[in-house]
Amino acid sequence: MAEQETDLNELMIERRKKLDDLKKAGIEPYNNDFVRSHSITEVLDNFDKLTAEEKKVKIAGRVMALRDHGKSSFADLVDLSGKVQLYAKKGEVGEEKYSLFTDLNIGDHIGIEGTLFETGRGEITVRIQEFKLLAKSLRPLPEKWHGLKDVELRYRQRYVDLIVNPDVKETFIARSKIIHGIRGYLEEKNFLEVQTPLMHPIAGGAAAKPFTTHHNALDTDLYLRIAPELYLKRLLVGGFEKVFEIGKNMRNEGLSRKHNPEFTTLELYQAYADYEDIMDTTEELIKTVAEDVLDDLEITYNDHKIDLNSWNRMTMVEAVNNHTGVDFTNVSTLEEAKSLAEENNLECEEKVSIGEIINEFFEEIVEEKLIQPTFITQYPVEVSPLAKRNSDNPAFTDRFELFIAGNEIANAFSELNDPIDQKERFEKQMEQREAGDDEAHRMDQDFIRALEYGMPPAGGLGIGLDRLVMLLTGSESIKEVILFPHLRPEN
RNA sequence: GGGCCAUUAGCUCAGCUGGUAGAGCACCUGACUUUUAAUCAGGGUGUCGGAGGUUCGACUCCUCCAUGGCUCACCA
Repeated sequence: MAEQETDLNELMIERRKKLDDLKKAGIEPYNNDFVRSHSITEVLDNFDKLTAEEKKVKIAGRVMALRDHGKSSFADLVDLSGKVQLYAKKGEVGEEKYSLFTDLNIGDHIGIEGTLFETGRGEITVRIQEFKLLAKSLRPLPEKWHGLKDVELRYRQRYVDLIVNPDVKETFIARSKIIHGIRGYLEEKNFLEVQTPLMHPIAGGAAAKPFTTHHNALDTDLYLRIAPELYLKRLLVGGFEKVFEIGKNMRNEGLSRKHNPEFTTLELYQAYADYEDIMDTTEELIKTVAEDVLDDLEITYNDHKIDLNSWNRMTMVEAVNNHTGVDFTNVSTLEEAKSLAEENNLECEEKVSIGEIINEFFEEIVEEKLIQPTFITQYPVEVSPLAKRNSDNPAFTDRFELFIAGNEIANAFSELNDPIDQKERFEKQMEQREAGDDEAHRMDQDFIRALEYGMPPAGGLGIGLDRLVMLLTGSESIKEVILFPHLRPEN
């Protein structure tokens, strides 16, 4: 207590004094032996039955309001399930217990035993017979009807945010339901859930800067994973035909409304499937989950009405043509592509391929306009180092990304399983790395070795779960869907 | 990292062209035996984000710094 003295304000001193007084009076402020008979919502829902049997209920929760009327007193008690009003009468509980009750502070946890009645205004209320402090609260809670608004405090002290802002709790319950729904859907389809390493000797499976760490006993540097992809594909080589993993990826990059350094993804791989099968799966998966969580396939996000009943599919070249009028179908030289970029004010001087320029057009101009669910297919091979080439046009890959509300939700492709082509693609990436692109993919010899044993043709999918949760909960910042988002350390 | 904005009581916020800090909630004291944003009477609990500067005088003007938000760049 002494070391905390400096940041104690008047309100906290007051509460510590109360705590000391309780202890002096021999009252335990942190009781541990209270057993509930009902949750608060169970009490409210079974009012008729419980009163008919004149049954005592034992409930526990946090005191969120106190209304002292002299010789009687009301309080609001809140648990996870809901809120109920308490009523204590001096003549019924006795002077000593009554004054303990009125001495409670907002924020205290108590357990109470009592019977139910209905007040004159029709509110179901528990008449207290016995009560016990379960945890004395030593800090004042934020204001009761504006809640806690300061976003920095909300994220740093998420526990307070959760206490006073009910919507926040709803968001994280929805997040849990979404992830639970995904698991249920995939298990139904006989996918095997696996866990692959978080610490990688080579950070692969995505274009990103990794966090570095060090293993002392092995005296070797390791990278926190930027994607589980290459490990999951090794499992296809091993004979698992349908696998998925839900977990964290870490990327050492900037923070934004859409980016947290650690984020959660679903990746799944299915042998003997291709990207079109995966497209069907993606659509069905998201519809299923949305229906679970929202009971509705029409959602509003960022003032956009989004209809999850209708999903568009178009190639990247078509999408660029539709939104910019620039048709790359017959563009065959890099010079031509560069001059088109220049006409459209896109900086493409360092780009070394037509594919990268098409991708630039798409990312810069088209992406944000894709509000309704849209699968963009046929990505240029240069920006898709792990995807299989299209058999009719090898400059493009059998890949899609899903966009909803202008955000990328999913990335998927027919997996490249030709070890020689894969090795060449890694070598191209290595050249880019040497040319200064420190986000280019790294060569992974063991992964090539695995492919050389033979990986069955397969479709793979990655979904950014944080972004999916944002979409389905109407959250405009990724920090709203991550319980403890990354912030600069305090002090 | 660049640009813009914000930072005043535990919380939500006022505070005018520079004159020495306020409200509501919360908290404490008292009244009140069915209230529910309970009410009534009293009590202000503050390094005005930090450090400099200008000024007789700074919450207010200037500079720098810190933290956060939005945004741009990079990325999912």
